[in-house]
Amino acid sequence: MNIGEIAKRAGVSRSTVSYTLSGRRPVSEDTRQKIQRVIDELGYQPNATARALANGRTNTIGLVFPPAGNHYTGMQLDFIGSVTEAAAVYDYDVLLSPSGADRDRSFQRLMGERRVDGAILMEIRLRDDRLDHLTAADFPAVAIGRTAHPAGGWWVGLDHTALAAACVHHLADLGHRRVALVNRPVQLLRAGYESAHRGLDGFTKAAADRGLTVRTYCCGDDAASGLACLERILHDDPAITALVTLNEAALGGLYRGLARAGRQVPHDFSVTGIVANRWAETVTPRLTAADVPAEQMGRLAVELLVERLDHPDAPARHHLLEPPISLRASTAPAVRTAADPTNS
Amino acid sequence: MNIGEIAKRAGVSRSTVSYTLSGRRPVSEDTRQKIQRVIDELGYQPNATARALANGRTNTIGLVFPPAGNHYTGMQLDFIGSVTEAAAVYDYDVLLSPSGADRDRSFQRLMGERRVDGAILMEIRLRDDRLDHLTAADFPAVAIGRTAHPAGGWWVGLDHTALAAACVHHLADLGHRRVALVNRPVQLLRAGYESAHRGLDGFTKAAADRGLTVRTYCCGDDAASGLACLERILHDDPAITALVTLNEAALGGLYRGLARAGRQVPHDFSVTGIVANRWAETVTPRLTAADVPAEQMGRLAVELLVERLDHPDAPARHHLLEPPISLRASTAPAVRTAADPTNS
DNA sequence: GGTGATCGTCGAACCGGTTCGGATAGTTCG
DNA sequence: CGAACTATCCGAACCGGTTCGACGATCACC
Repeated sequence: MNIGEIAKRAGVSRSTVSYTLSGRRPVSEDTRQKIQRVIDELGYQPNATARALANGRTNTIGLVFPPAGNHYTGMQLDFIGSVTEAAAVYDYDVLLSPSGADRDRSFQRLMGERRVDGAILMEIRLRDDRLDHLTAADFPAVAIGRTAHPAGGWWVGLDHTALAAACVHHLADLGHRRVALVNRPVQLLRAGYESAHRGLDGFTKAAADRGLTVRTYCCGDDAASGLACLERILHDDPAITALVTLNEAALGGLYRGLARAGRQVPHDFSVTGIVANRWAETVTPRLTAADVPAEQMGRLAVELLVERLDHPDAPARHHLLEPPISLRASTAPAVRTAADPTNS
Repeated sequence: MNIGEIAKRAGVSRSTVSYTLSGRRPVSEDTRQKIQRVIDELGYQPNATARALANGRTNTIGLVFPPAGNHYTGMQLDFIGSVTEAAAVYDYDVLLSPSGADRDRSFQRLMGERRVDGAILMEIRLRDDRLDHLTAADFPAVAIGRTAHPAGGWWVGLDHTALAAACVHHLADLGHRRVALVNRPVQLLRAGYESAHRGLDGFTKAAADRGLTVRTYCCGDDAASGLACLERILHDDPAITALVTLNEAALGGLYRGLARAGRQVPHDFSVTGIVANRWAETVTPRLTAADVPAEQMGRLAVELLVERLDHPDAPARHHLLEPPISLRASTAPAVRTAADPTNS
């Protein structure tokens, strides 16, 4: 049931059917109706693959996310959802990059075999060879995240430096003097993940500015690791009164560790960090945190990509977001305990 | 840079290049090397769209999930991840169905325009017209979930009836006599979502068997609704000592409501339900719950679909999973309070 | 009534692969 | 040395659309 079949039954040529469908050339009202009747009757729908081949565009965008670990974190999945919904608005489908062990394969698959018109990349690293490749090949792509040298690129990023600093200032304003940072897993930090690096930078600098005593930890992306990490924190320095987490997957474990150690949140221990709304709202007490506006970022990334696809010569654009800290219930003024002076 | 270009530079015909790539006909070692050199030199990769058109298969499967509400729940997103990873194993890409307002549009887009070879459907309803359409059209599809009459279909499902019943029995064994059910939102129940219906059935029947006093509630898919729902529960019957939740997104709110009401979990209130591992591990105390093995289900769905695609005449197969309840820390024997006899 | 513009439609080429039948050259055998 | 056979490769058709140039019919106009 192809366009030739429709043409035959309507007694016209294939091109006439095509023009009635696309409207790129005038067709008389009579033949239009005749053709439309046949189409409705047979329930004909043009083959997307053939159309893509002829047009040179697939109307599909690729969403590339190398598997950080074995499982997906909530944040990654939020991006997937928002990108998909935003793409639908512009009549694009979203193809998920198969996240096989070797990232090159899926990458080549999407780009090299021209399965997609453009790509959105997640989990950006400070030095990201994927982006280098794409830039070199002039392949339309937009990054969710930004490299060490983002100038001249297409991206939508979160100012992790400023957000982590804001968390530190928030805690310092509340009187906390000894603060821990719970970062993403050490493999990700080593691999150069931008959120881990910029978050660490912002935390460290702001803490230095405020004269805080800090310790930084890397922590696996799951609740059990969070629990272990918190035990290590309290073991290393029992006088610590607050923490900033960049790791939302560990959040539940951190809370559980605090409860197990007999520390009440926020009464005698404050917790904050950079955590998506959905997760921050779910824990008890609700987390005071800088939101990760995943929905907005996904939407903006799609808008940038569509603009780039529609106007291949458009100058590069980007969005750097710095959402405010949402004050909820997990931070409180530090209580001067006996432990602090004796331990410092 | 197409196959003709390669052929020209290698001094052979297009078909010879094609056969060297596919290996479907013997090619002499000399020409093979000659062609391969040109391919490596130019970094040629065959165009997937053209190949799909010629082959009649796109090597892509569609993942269809109508938007339950405005946002994605964790469970939906877990399925997406697991399906994608499993599909990659079989060399399939995954196309996310654009979840526009009218579900028919995205549906037609994927199936009618033959953008995908097959589909995996999520969020199944007891009477699901999408599945009816697909079955009628003999389109290869596998459902994650099962309809009211699943016989003869391709699906992988969770026995929500048995799981909810198991939760009830677990609570009854612990001595609880007054138990609440927190279900999915009322719109989903009305729409006939199978998990909501079967879970409710299993809960109700098991409670009747054990002679429990129960109340059932529908609850929005977010923490705030969970909080409100819990307040309603305690208001309606302060003597309730346990709840079963089918709604994992509300879990955090339920916990927060209990804390606010001064009920210690599990000491004077037990919580259990059907909740994915990842969420159950994240709350404090960790939730005793029937796991939703999203990873396994996604993998099984892909395996069934691939089998169906490879063997169009294979008899229908399915998997009905009934994972055990993971005993964690959120349930405990009921304490006979004074409230119970007075209020009953 | 002939000329030129306009409208509607057709045929053919093309997108970039795959696949089938046949042609050519080289080999084997009687 | 010719016939039969095999190993290789080529050319053309095809997948299902889109698009360009051209052609015939209709119409306005002088």
